[in-house]
Amino acid sequence: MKPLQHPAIEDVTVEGILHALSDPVRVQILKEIMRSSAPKTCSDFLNLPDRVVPKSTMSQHFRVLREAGLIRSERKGVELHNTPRCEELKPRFGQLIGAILAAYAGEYAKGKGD
Amino acid sequence: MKPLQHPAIEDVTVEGILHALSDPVRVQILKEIMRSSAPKTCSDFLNLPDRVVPKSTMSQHFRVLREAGLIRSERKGVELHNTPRCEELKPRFGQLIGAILAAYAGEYAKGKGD
DNA sequence: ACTATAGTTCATAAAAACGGAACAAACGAA
DNA sequence: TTCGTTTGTTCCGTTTTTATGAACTATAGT
Repeated sequence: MKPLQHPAIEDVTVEGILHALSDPVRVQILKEIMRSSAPKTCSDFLNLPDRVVPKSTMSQHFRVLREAGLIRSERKGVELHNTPRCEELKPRFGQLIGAILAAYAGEYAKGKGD
Repeated sequence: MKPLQHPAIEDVTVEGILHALSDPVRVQILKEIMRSSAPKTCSDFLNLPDRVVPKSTMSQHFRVLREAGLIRSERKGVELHNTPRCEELKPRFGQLIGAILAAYAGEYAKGKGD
């Protein structure tokens, strides 16, 4: 099978990160992957609190996050175990990801509910 | 003529900001608008250091920045004077914009030149 | 009114995203 | 091995978004 490939840290771009995180579904995914102690799978997100996402679409969202360098996906049996790469990214991008997630959290707090 | 309209701060979204700043041309525009003491116009950016951008395209880039809430455009005679809204955004979004611009600056420093 | 300049809008083409259907990979059970 | 099941990817047609030249609008100066 095709080995999943992840960009090296030096190939990760701010542009790619911002594009990846300019989609609310991908933000939800990343937040949950960061929050959870156990690795999360693609299928864990097909039924979001506010919408249902087709699995082909979800697969694409994971690909975008992976290619942006935000998550790492490892095959474990029939599923993919996804974990955050935020710690790896921190030396290069500092507070970027934290600031983005904090801003989203603040936005929700101001009026859109949670 | 059509009065340019700008979103109220409470209508600005993180999603919109990230989308606007996931394009390198728009980042260059915002950085220069923030750096400059004098207001900048659309036409100031048609010949960027690394590429030429058609004015219809540039007009769209300004529209995206304006609708994202990142800049304010005021007509002065025949031209538009654009100024940053970052200070207005700060109470709502904190370090978000600063972190994004810092990350871009750091990325350039690492290898792509300036 | 005429000309020049700054931006916008329109029309169309190119690119990207969405999502259903078919496919592929890994596993367990017979 | 061969089924059957589960997970995720790929293919492909549709929809949406973006890019850009051409035409147009707005403002100012002469």
